[in-house]
Amino acid sequence: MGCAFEAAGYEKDLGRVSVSNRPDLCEYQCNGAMAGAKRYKKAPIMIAGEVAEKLAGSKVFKEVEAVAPGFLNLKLSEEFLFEYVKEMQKAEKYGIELEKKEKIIIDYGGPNVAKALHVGHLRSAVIGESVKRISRYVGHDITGDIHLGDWGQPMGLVMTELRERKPDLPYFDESFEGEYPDEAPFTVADLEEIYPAASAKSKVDEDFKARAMEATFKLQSGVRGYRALWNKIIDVSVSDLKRNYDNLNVHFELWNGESSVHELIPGMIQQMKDGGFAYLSEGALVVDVKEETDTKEVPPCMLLKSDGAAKYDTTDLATILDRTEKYHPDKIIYLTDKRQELYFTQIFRCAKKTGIVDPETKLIHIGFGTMNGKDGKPFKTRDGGVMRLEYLIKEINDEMLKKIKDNAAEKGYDIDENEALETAKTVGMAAIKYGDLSNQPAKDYIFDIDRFTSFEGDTGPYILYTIVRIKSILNKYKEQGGDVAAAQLVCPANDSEKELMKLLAGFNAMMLQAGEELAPNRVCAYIYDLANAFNHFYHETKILSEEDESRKAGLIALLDLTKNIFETCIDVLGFEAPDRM
RNA sequence: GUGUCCGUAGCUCAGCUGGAUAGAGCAACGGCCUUCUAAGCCGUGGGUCGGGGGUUCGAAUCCCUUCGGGCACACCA
Repeated sequence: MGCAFEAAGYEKDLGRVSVSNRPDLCEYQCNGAMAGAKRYKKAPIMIAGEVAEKLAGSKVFKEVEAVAPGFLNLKLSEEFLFEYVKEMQKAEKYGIELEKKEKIIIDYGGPNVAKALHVGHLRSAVIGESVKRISRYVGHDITGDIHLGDWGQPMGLVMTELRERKPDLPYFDESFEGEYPDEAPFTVADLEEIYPAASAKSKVDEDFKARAMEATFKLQSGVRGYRALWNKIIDVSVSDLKRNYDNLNVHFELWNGESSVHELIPGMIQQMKDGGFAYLSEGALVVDVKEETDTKEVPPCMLLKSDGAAKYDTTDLATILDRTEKYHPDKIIYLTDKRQELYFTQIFRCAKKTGIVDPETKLIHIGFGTMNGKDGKPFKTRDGGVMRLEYLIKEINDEMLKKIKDNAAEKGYDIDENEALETAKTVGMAAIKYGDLSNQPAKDYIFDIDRFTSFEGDTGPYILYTIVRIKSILNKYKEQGGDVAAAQLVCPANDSEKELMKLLAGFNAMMLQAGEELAPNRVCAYIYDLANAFNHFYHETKILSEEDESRKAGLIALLDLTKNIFETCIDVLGFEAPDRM
């Protein structure tokens, strides 16, 4: 369409095409003639007519019609569509072409050591992992970093509480010179109980709080016993975090944390002082990040508190410095709650202003909304506490298992207990992730277990069910001696087949857009459309009983491509489909 | 107070770089299983796109205003 506009003497960008919102009139529509009317001061219908004329005899379109006031109504040639999809199927990664490959660091997850993962950590992990996989799929070089919270006051609190409980541990004996024991003197469960207890105590007990601050200082300044104990905390906590994230099918390339950049802080601060950026304000060392065009107050970025201690601004900036020195990325993407938006504005401005990041590096904050309960308020357990992620997942899986068993009983299937458990986990994961990712990241959403685990409507289980149906047919075809890999596509013979092919043909454009917009919800919307188109086609078309062998093979090839595109999509969303359900 | 995001069917949400008759799902009602998974498909009903004003040939979409709600606003992360 762009070329047709160009050939008619107009700018190419006017040739943008969208799926028609009047399917009774056409398949695709182009409104460029109307947009061009203002630019060229010409009646839109004239422009549309000229463009339509250039498209006469086109191999791409079966029908091109210019309609008042200036719509271009398009119908695609089945032959062209078929050839296009055939090429796509043959090409590596369906022939996706990225304009410019970028080096990207994505910072997501962000758990604190010594604290249990709770529902608040879910979105960062799920959205971050998907954004990473989408970017990687379209061809970017992207690295995920978990950015652990492992260096601040919480560490001092935990160690102080430990000392209180087990004062005889060698870690607290400053004269101790031997080897510290291999075994950690606590379990994850202990840590998870110790931190909240210590935190509560520090709020009422001034003396305890002072000792905790001192412990933090000793850790940060490298006192041997405290470092050794801290390492134990990290070990125990990180292996538990790995297990939890593995269960979520979330995997980080880098397990760095605040502590990883500790040594860069003094130099960075010196650099900011030397550059004349940092100054003392009310006792704290700050960098101004106001800009003249601001319509609101933007407070300065705080490097050191008035007591001289570093805070999270400091470690985040040092992390930017570290990533710049090591990778010189084109982009750094952060995934956190949207409440931190102003904070990241400050950090990004400070990094740019002080030159610790390359000027051309894009710093992007994706702020996501809150996960709310059915009452529209932040998700809580029944007694009002913060829900652990493990329990939430278990609740979903139990619900899934029940449904799978009920269904098997109803249909009279035999189902193995282990297979049922595995399937429940697979489907449960899809329920959680699809439920989250199908919303726009920035919006709050309601986490409704009943809705997400439903097999009906716009849900993860419905998508999986559709894939399972396809797999089932392909398996039967193989059992009957058919060769799926050898099957050749054929030209679509009816509307439902054509509809399915059109959607498959739109896969690359959708994926590139999702990559551009960092929007997993685009992928969800696409597979939902694809599932609807497939189920409609499935209902109308007998496949295994088709007598014309070449047409049967053609349908099988179409199913195989549909399945592969589905699987590519759910893989970038971070879940997978079982063989049966 | 300042800033920011949101308000679309009973419920949960799409659509927002302006385009034709505002779309899905759930819930309700009615059809379709001797045939590849009916966890499916097909259909019916359901709307002052929060209100008002403006720009435009054309506004759910852009601008202004107003009401209602969420969130943020330097020594916590």
